Amino acid sequence: MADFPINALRHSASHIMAQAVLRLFPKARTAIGPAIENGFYYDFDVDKPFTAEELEAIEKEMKVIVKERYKIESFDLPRDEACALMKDQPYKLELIDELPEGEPIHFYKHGEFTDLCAGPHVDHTGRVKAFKLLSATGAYWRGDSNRKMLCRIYGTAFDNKEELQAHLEALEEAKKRDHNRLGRELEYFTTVDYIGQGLPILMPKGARVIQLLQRWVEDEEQKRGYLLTKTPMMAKSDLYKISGHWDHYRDGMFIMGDPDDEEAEVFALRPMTCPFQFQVYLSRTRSYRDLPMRFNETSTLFRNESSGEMHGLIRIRQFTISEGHLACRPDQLDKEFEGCVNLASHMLETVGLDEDVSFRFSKWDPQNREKYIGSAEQWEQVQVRMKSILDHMGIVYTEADGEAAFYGPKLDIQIRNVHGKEDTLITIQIDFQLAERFGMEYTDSEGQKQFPYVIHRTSIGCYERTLALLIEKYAGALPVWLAPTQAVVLPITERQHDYAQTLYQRLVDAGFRVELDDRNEKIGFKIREAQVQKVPYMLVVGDKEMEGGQVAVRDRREGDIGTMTVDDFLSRLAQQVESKAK
RNA sequence: GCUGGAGUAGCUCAGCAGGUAGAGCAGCUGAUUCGUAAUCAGCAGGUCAGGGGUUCGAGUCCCCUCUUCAGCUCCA
Repeated sequence: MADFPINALRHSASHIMAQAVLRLFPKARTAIGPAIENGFYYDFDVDKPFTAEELEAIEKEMKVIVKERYKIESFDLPRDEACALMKDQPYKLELIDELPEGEPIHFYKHGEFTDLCAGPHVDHTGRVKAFKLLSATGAYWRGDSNRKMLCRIYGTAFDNKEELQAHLEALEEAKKRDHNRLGRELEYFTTVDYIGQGLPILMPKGARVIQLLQRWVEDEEQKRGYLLTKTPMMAKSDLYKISGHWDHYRDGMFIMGDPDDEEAEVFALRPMTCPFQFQVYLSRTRSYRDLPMRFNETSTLFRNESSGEMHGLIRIRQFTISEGHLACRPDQLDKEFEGCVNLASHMLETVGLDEDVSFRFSKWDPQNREKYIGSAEQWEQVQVRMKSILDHMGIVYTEADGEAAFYGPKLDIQIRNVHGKEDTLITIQIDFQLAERFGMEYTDSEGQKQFPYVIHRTSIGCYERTLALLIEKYAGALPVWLAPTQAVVLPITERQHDYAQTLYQRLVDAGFRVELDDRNEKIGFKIREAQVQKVPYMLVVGDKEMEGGQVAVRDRREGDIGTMTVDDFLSRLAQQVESKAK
């Protein structure tokens, strides 16, 4: 039996799905249907979106087509014949129209179904044995929100039933790690409908973890020469007019006051810290000797994301980031940029997310000039500079056009959530324009005024998002140094309650986050609850332990690890916290 | 913002031919004092997301709003 790449199999599955849809819905118009990571989809233009029952019917029809074992054949046509063949398929005609002149146009055919397609495919429909349709959703034609919304069906296909089954089970497992579910269950955060979308309530556990992260990040930044600032959360529109936000980011801001009333004072909540933190630089004249200057701030920002975008703690309207801005001379740019990357890497390694990220070099889009400030020459120049820094550091990255900030290119550190959706966790940006806009200058060694480069960067990114990803990474069981509760004291009977209380107090006095469960429940019941709550250590105390001044220590992951003196346990805990062990 | 699901007790869910709401877990009270994943009994808990409408009567049908989930678009 011939071997086919999994993409060919999935692509063929998508064609078989289109064939089944056309059998059941002859009026449907087909758009595009590629293989994607872990599966495939096909977009259709139909009168009504597919229901769950219709999806089942389509899947059933697909099985019929698989059984019929149609040969999958390719052929080429000249443009006029291709158009004639696809005359009832307007989306295909649009695609044909965009293909380069003079080259043959490829088609694939099986049974009564023919599709415009570059391939590759498997040799016959009987190969597609293990597949499943997953969902039906809306998707814009050509990904353009101004164009028609089509109906997209997602599915997946594998070489065999076992792999398919394993994949479907993995999807179920992933759902259990979802921070949006676990984070609420474990009481890290909640939301309230009359507060509004994207405005989560961080509960004691969530707030504690974020506090721990913030203290650590601020201390680490201090060690690396950063100067902490605290700047206002809102400003008059005048500030944003200087920065360019008023023209380039107004839709994303929460504005207070009527912008159309010339007399009224108009304020806006800050969507970024840059124009505020720049004022520190601007407060006096600066010399080349002052540079580099590194400012950091634990900064709460407000962005008016559109209503469909919010997701748990990952995409919200008010959030707090480890924001920072560095002003430096051109000759310092490489070193400062590297310093930012190294700091971010250190943060990721320490929390254990370093294996899960990828780097993206986000560039401007020369075709979309109104999104950006500055000239094409400036953009090209700074992008070349940034690329050389990245290459020199040996960073492996992908390039993305049109993902730059409006003032400069970015190195984005991307991470995927448990559902595979990618978001930016950390960003390091080179800005060659805002200094000039704000009149940030320094006097160089020749006595000339110069504008510094500004690096905008985060070190661990947005705390809420980081918390979400940590919950997913560790399935709620955070490392000891970050765990909101590090140990729970479990007396077996009432006889040990006084001892348990003393033990609890000793741990609290030593600076640890401890709980005492002195309910008169069975020890097995109490251990189970602590397991569910993902507490790293359970300290069981019965008569034996009380008499010996000891604790029986149970590790959440490893089970019983022995009876030890309280001092031994304290030093064990201290060592783990100190080393930030995972 | 768009398309489609969903919203019943703190949580997971049942109730759907329209006839005034039910289970398990959690909570509380009492009993139990127990050695590693669920001790027993009792009690309490809901303007069925909010508002409007149809009806003698609405959790159930219709409309609007809010929230939430998946996907698309967006993410400076």
